[in-house]
Amino acid sequence: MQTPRVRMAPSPTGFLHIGGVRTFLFNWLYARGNSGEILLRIENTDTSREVAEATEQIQSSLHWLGIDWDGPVRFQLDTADRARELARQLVAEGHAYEDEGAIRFRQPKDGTVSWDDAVRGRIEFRNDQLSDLVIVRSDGRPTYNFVSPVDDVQDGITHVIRGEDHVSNTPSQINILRALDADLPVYAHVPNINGDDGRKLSKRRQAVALEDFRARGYYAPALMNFLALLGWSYDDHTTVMARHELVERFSLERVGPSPATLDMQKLDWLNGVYLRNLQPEEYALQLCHWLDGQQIDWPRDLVHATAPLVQEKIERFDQYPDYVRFFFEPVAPDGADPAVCEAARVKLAEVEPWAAPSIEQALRALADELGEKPRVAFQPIRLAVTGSKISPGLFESLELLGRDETLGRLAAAAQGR
RNA sequence: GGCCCAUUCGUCUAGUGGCCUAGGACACCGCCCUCUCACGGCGGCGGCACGGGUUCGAAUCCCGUAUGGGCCUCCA
Repeated sequence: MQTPRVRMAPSPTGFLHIGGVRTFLFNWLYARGNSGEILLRIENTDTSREVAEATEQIQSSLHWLGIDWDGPVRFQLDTADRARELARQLVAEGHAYEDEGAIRFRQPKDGTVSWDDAVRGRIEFRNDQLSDLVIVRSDGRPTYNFVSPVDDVQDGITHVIRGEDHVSNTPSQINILRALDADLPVYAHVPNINGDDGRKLSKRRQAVALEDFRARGYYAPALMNFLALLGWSYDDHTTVMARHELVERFSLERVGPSPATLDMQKLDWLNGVYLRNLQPEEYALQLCHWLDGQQIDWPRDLVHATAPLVQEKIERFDQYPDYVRFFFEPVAPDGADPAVCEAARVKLAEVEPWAAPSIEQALRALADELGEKPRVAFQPIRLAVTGSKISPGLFESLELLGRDETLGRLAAAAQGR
């Protein structure tokens, strides 16, 4: 078997769409899992729609997710001359003709064109239903439906793995390739991804750009794992798979034909699984990377210190700031029982050493003395110190906050301030 | 409208004629654990779109209907 070679072919018209990313991921998994090669080819045939920064953005997004490619980035426009030449050849051979300055491909008049799609099985079209499509515009620029198959041949692409919206283009591209006397690649049309409202993903209704997911604090390996499971499965029960496991296990045969819906709750859950499994140092590091990206400049040593307190609590990095804000900024202890706060202040003033175990011991003793359940007695303290009814572990939080700051906040709450 | 495609719990899916009384995961609900939240443990709810065939036997094969989607650009 020849070495598989695939390509990712985004058009530089904006930021990377999550659906496109999933398609690229399948390409990447296929290439990496089969000792193949994968190219990144920017489909910039339509210069009028090109967005200046898109090419850079696409590359950095892909890198962030953990998808790489072989060789330099290619541009479809670079092969325009070659495409024009082939178009002229087709005209000379009668496979194409001029029409108002453009060149149209002449479809076969009868018979059918079909292929065995690697994910959908056999698909067949009647040639008489295919229209003669423009392959070179009147201004001389070749069109996508012509350059794409031509480039695929030129680049030695063996497997064209792309979105199902290309199914209808495929018969024409096959006919063009046949007219050019070229070998056909294997086609694999992967299903679309819908939004969690069951409809087509819409920029208006949900996150669609890969960068949106990054900004929301998803961890790249978790997102990759999640995306891989949209339309593909390994077996009937395996969900959490590391990058190398996905690479080893992926196969086109197990890609399903029906469209999938993005389930953000499941993504959140999976992301939480990944975050909790991280080594503490790595967790803190990733957290800092996210904060960097968000331009939140809280002191990194404090961030590192707070990281272990939230690792089990949050499932996305964007939940971090609100969770630990009290470490970095003053709080407003609304509604904290003054009497309990004062008692706690007195009790904690004597704790030695100032560490979670002894703090816990003191506060449990305090609850006893107050004749309250710990859950009841601790709430005012939590409120006074963290400003919230929900917080990381109380004792660890107090330890990290320090005795002075803790006593100060309790005193303020005790005085109803 | 024409052509092509899809259809298993709310969601992602397992399932390729008998192993299916349809399995797992997320979500949801209940209980347990517990300093809040979360994690974790246990249990529960819930599905083969519909109608015809084929077959001893169908979620699995065929036909039709319905629903959803894609394409029908000198867009990609």
